[in-house]
Amino acid sequence: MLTRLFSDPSLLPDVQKYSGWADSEDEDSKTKHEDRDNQDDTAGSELREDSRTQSEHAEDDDEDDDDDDEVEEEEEDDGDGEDTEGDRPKKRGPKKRKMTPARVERSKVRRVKANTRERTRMHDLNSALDNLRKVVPCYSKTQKLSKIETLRLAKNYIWALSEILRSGKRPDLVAYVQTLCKGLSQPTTNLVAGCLQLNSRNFLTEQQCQDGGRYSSGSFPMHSYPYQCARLSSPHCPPGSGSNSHPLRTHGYCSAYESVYAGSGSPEYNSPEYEGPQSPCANGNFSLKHQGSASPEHEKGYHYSMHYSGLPGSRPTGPHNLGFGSSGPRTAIHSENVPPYHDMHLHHERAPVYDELNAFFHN
DNA sequence: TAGGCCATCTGGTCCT
DNA sequence: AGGACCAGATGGCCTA
Repeated sequence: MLTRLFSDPSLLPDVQKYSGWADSEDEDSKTKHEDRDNQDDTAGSELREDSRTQSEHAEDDDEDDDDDDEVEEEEEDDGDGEDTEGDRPKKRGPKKRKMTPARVERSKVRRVKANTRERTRMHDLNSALDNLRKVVPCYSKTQKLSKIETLRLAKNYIWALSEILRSGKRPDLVAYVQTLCKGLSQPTTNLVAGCLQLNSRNFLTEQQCQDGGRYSSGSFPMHSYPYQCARLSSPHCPPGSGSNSHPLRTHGYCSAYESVYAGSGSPEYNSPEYEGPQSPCANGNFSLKHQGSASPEHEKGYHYSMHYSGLPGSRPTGPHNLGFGSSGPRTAIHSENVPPYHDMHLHHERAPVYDELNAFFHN
């Protein structure tokens, strides 16, 4: 197969072009993609050519006029032509022409070209997605966000930033993190939490749920999240625990955060073993456009839940740390659920909006 | 082994 | 007419 590929000058440039299509990809991925490209340019398309449908063959017939002289048309169904109206209606549309070897060859070339274009298109799309991965609040080389998670996180991030700009207030840490993680899977939530130096273990515990503590008065309209906390139906977070007056409570935010976070700078957060009051739990999708939506995507995201702590991290503040630690308490990181720190990229070089955000949190 | 994620092929449709 | 875009199908890889 490879020999055919490299002997085919029309295919070779594509393979070379895409051997390094994504700069951000590691070598393993590159070779993987190379292999796939090589394979699909040869074996894949070759094999699948055999299963091409009749309609495509018919389509091929329409374009080639130079072969008309050799095979004008074939009346495969009613070749005799005189009694077709008796049994079945006469077929309309372009008459089918027999596939000559030349047509087959041209068809293959056209299909290969189309496949190449499609591959290019998808590579461009992936490239853009990689760029997006680099500008959302967390980025890990070893634990790359999936496409769908990247889009979800980006959407949440945009909305969070919009809320900050709209309100002009320093957002509540927990609300911010919750906003970022709306509808994200647990692994992604952990990744984001790790990137934001949060403690996923502390985000929600029985103690907190049972205490039914107070909510922080975050800047984000968390009441707009229509989905229930997954824990509400669990013994850890019984419905109706604590106050019901807060919109978060009404919609499934079932634990206290304010009790410890409101007193920003509480020393107890300095302990790595801190297991104190926790932050709200939330579940479901980000609601900006989701309300009333019944799309499969939303329903799929609906099953995700978010269980992690909105406790400020103790690492040096990067753009994604947002400086929470400066005004709030700090905590150590439990690392079992988060990727190694060195794998994560905090985007120091990123957009000025980060400076703005930092300014918010450092006020 | 099932499920998630991904890359690719493929045919249809729309646009330029 | 050719290319872009899209969605379905397929198969590979990885992980819990």
